[in-house]
Amino acid sequence: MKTNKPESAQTAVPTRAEMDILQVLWDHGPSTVRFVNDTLNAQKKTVQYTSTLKQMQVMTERGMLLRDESSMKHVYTAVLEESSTKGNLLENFVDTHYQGSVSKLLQYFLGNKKASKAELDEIRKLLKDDESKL
Amino acid sequence: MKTNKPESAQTAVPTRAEMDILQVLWDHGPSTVRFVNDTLNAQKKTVQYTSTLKQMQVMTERGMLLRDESSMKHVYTAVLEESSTKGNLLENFVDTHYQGSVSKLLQYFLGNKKASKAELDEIRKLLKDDESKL
DNA sequence: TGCAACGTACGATTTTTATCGTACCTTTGG
DNA sequence: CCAAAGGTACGATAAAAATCGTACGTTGCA
Repeated sequence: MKTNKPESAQTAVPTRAEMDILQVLWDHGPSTVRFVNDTLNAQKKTVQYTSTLKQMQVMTERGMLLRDESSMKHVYTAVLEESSTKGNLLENFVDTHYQGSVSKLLQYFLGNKKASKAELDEIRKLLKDDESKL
Repeated sequence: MKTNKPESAQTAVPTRAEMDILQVLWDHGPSTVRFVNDTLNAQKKTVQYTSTLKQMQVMTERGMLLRDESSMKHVYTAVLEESSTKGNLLENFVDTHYQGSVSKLLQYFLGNKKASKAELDEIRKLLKDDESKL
């Protein structure tokens, strides 16, 4: 038998397709399937309506989305916040590939020399602000 | 028919299982399947010998690994460097989830308040060193 | 009123990734 | 010599993720 750990939506790492959908909901707030699907296609993420529908239905089953069924056009809402989800996503990514160290990740970024000056300045600013928060 | 885009190993993003194998090769240099499999299992990444073998064979077909067949115990070598692979991985990740901006990624990291002081110091040091490189 | 447009439900299927069993070859030690 | 240990080859299968077709209900408007 499969133990089938429930893995609360809180810690689950969304798949790629799920992230695409969540992003639309985060960007635009509670939306219908039609709106999400149109938005994805406008982003060149070509997909049929029923595919998006199915994804969102499954995500709802898993507790990742909430559905308002009061109207025929169901309205979906992301249960998880963008910040925490992306925080978890990052944590998972860093753990898996950079020994859990964001500074190591940054090393690869800096080493890749694709860092624009503007980006570096932005990073410095972030750290300065963070420092002053203490 | 499937157009089957070749997608050179240079830009392909390795899957999770592939990364596990590559990491062993990067950490220990050219290795046999036996060694890689033992190492994975020592890391609690439980997997059968033939599974690892199969993965490495497929990776070789795809040009991701090189195989020295001069001995019966084939010796595999990673074609891609760790730095460029992880650079690509990062770029892909950042593009997908953080609008291509590492500083945005860092925002989520800092916002998540899980950043240890040591880690922050390390990041500052990295930036300082990078600056002095100009 | 009736039909086209638009909704949901949901099983089936495809695609991708990962795992494994079995057949068979090579090496080695007694 | 030959059996056991340990290799590779490779098809089959499982598992996960993503996609889609079809059936059918609802709405609006000509």
